[in-house]
Amino acid sequence: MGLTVGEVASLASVSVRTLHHYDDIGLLSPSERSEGGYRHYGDDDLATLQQVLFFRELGFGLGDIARIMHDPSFDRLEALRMQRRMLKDKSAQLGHMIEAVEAALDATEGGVTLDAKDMFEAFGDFDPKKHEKEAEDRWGGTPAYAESMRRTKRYTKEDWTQIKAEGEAVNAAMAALMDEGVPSDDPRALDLAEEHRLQIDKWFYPCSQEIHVGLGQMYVMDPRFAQNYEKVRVGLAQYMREAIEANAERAK
Amino acid sequence: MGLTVGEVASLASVSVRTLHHYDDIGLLSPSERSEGGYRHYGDDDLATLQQVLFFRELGFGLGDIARIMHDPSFDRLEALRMQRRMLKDKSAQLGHMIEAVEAALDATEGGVTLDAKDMFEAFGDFDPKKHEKEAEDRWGGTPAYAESMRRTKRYTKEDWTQIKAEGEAVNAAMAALMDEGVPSDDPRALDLAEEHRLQIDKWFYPCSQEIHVGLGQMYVMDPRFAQNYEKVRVGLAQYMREAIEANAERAK
DNA sequence: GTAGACCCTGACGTAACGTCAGGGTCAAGG
DNA sequence: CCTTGACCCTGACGTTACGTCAGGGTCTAC
Repeated sequence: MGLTVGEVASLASVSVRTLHHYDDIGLLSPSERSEGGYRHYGDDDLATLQQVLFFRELGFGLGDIARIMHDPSFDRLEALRMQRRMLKDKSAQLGHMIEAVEAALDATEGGVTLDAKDMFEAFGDFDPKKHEKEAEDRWGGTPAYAESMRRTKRYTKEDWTQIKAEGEAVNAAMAALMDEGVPSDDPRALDLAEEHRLQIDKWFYPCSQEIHVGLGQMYVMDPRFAQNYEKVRVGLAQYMREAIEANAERAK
Repeated sequence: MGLTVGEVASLASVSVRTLHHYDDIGLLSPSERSEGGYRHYGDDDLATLQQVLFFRELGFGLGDIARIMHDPSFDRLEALRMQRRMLKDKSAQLGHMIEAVEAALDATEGGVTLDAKDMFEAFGDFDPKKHEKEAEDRWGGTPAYAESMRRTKRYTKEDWTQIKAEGEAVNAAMAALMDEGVPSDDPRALDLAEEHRLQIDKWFYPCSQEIHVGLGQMYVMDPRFAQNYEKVRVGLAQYMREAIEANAERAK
């Protein structure tokens, strides 16, 4: 089961090449491959594709879309709500543009020349400009965000899968310690915390111990991040935070 | 008088580079240059830019836009009416997309997976696909149209100015003969008609005598083309047609 | 009359695919 | 069981619509 590229392509009115491209850049890699190497898209993949297409319609670059959707704090519901708002805005903007066309029609028919400023009003406040900041506020906005943006821009499909694998490895190891009843200030937990820090440092932005501690606090306080750990093991976010703080203390 | 690139850019919310680009490809060359070489955009240029931006918003490629607007039969009023229709269609499509987002929201909140077909309906019938044909019917649609498309695709700014110059030269010469009272079957008129045919042959598509005669008829019957000649001299369209027919007869 | 803001023309870079080329895969039918 | 036509794969280069310098003139305001 699962649809082939061609089927998905005609379903979503995109080209096969587009799906290949999205796979190449790691934006949408089908969850399955046949033994012959054929891509097979499942329901989840289709849902992801739909998201991508909404963002694309709104003028987001593929790189931005990838960054938003790969973000550990990405939330589908919230994204959909934002997309709804932005699509409505765009609809309103289109309305203005229609008015502008009608004004131009009236003016041309009447032989009048209308004010230059009015002619281009509708082209002004475009979606990306207006909402990019919102997306940033919501999904980024930290001081190190710019650096992270810059680096992740070039990441390939393989990079993303490795990032995911490395992250999950640490999470699993940390959860295992929790299961064993190992306290969060145990050296083994601290080592894992350090590894976690180095991963961020390596993949996203220079992550000092201070920043790492800040991150740890956010893991507990911000439900978007917390969920990412809580879904592995209840209480893991808090455990991580403690391990991170102990590790920072040890490093002094 | 006339605005500089920077002024137009901020007015229309496009980059300076975009205006340079449009100039390079001959899509929008400002009607004036300062002695220092500065571009100066007048009211007509702004109106053209607005047209271009409407077409662009509708998903037309710059090459297509150039071809539409350089067409001798291009009519601003009609273009505006078409744009209005297309913008309204796009608005409706956006409405469907909003519905799709809301459906996705409901499904996600309710934990349901919805039908794959419904998910992508809104992405289907896109403007360019749907209306490209209309534009073709209206502005092209002749048998030789494809060839014309293919060739004009690569034309640069210089090409277009030369095409325009050559065309106007023939028109002016033809009008001069008319003014002198020279009959339309005079050899001089036939020579000009032949030159006219060769110009089309050279720049747009292989133009046989038969096709040329057909064109001549259209110049009289189709007001879009007729206007292009009538504005040079009243009666020129008819005069051209006669000269073209006589020339075709002579060539036999 | 000179500084700072703005403009010019190349020329190379980039994003998001389009478009082959060369070669496997797969389900239906003989 | 094997073939055949429709479909898929991975490179790799092409295209569109600009972005982004670099190196150098222009213009106006103090």
